[in-house]
Amino acid sequence: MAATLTVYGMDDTPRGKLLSAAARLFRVQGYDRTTVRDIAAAVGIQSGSIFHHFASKEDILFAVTMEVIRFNTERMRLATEGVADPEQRLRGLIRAELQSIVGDTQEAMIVLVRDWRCLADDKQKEALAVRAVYEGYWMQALNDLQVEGRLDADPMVMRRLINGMTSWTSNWFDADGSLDMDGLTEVILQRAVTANGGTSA
Amino acid sequence: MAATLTVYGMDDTPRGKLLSAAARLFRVQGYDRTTVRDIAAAVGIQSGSIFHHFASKEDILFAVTMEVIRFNTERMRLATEGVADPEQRLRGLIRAELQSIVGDTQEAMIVLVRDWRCLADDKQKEALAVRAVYEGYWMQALNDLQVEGRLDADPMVMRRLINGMTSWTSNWFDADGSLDMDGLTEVILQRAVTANGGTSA
DNA sequence: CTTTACAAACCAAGCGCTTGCTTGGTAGCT
DNA sequence: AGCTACCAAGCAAGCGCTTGGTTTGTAAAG
Repeated sequence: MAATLTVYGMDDTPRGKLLSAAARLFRVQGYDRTTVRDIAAAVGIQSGSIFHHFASKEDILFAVTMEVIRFNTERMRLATEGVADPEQRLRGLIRAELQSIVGDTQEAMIVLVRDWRCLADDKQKEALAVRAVYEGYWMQALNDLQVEGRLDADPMVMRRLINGMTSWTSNWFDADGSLDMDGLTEVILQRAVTANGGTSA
Repeated sequence: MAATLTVYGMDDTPRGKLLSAAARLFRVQGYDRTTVRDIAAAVGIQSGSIFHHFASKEDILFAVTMEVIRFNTERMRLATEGVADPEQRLRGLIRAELQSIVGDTQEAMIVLVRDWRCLADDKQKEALAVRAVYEGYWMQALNDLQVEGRLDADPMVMRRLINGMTSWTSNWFDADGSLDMDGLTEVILQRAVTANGGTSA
C-alpha cells in the first residue's frame, strides 16, 4: 500500500487528517457511498464535528480535488522544467502521471477520475480551469515533438490516447509485478514517438 | 444522441423498457444517485411497481451489466470470425470496442466501467467470468500478431493499453468532430502493430 | 504562578428528509 | 379463474446537517 498522501493541504492538522481519510474512503467505496459518519469514524470524531472544518460533504470532495490537481500540476512543471528535448519532456510527463495514478497520490486520483462529476457545476469549472495548466505542459511537449517530426499522430488525439493508457493503469498495474513503472513509461512512450528518431539522450 | 439500446433483453416489454431507462439514468447520474423513483418515473409507473420485475435495485444494475457484456462479447466474436490475418482481426476488435463505448451501447458501457463495483462480490465474479470470453478474443489476436513478429510489446500489456485508450474515448470523442470512428481505429491500431509489416490487406 | 479570556475542536442529540422496499388490493386481458 | 401488471400508502433505516453546550490549548493580565 502506498504511503499516505503528502499533498500540501493534507498534513496532520485535523482538517488534513480528514482530507486523507476522506480520499481513501472515497476511493474504496466511492463518494456517494461514503457517509460523513464513515469519515468521522475514520479519524475518531463524531459526525457532526466534521462541519466545524467543512461546510458540506461536497466541500470535502472539492478540497480533495483541488489539492490533488494543484499538487500534480506542480509535479508536471517539475518534470519538464529545464528539459530541452521534447521526447525527454514527454518521458518525464508520462512517468510523472503514472506516479500520480498508481503511486503516491493514487487514492485521490482515482476519486478524481471517477467522482468529479459529483461536484456542482461551478466547482467543476473551477477545477477544470486549474487543470488547464496541467494539460498545457502536455500540449507544449507534444507540439514541440511534432515540429521535430517525431510525433506519430495529431497532438491533441495523442494526448487523449496517452491519458487513456495512464488512467487505465489504476485498474491493472501491479507495483510488485514484472513490469515496473519505468518499464511501463518506455512502453507508453513508444506508442507516441516515431521509431526512426535516434536523437534522444 | 445514439439510438436507444437494442441489446437482447432490452426490448419493449415492461422489463426491457425499465432496463433501457435505468441504463440511461445510471449513465447520466451514476448508479448511487439514481433512485428507484427516478427509474419508475422514466417509464411512467409507481416506484413500488418496479419490484414486480426486479428483486432489488442492485438486480437492475446486474441485469444491465450482464446484458451488455453478453451483447458485446457476441459483437467481438462477429468482428473476428473468419478473419485469418491477426492485424485485421485486431482492427475489427478495436473498431467494435469503440462502437460499444461511443456508439450504440455507450449508455450501458459507461455504467459498466464506472459503477460495476456497486455490485455485490458474487455478482462481480459472475460478470467477470462472462467477461473472460470477451478478453479471450483479444488475447488470441494479440498473441497471433506477436507470433508473426508484428506486435510492438507484451500482448497482455498491449491489451491493457488499448483498453485504456478505447475506454477513455467516452470522455472526449465527438462523433461530429473531424476524426471519425474509422480514423480513430487506425490511429489506435498503429499504436500496437510494428510499422515495418506491409502484409496486411 | 495564578487568573481570566477566548477561540478552536469536539460531543450528544436529534431534525427533516430521502432511500430501497413492502404490503394489500385492483384493473384488464386471456 | 388466473395471470401479469400495476397503484396507493407507508414503514424502517439511513442520510446530510444543525444545534447548544463542553473540553482543550494558548496566551495575555493580574
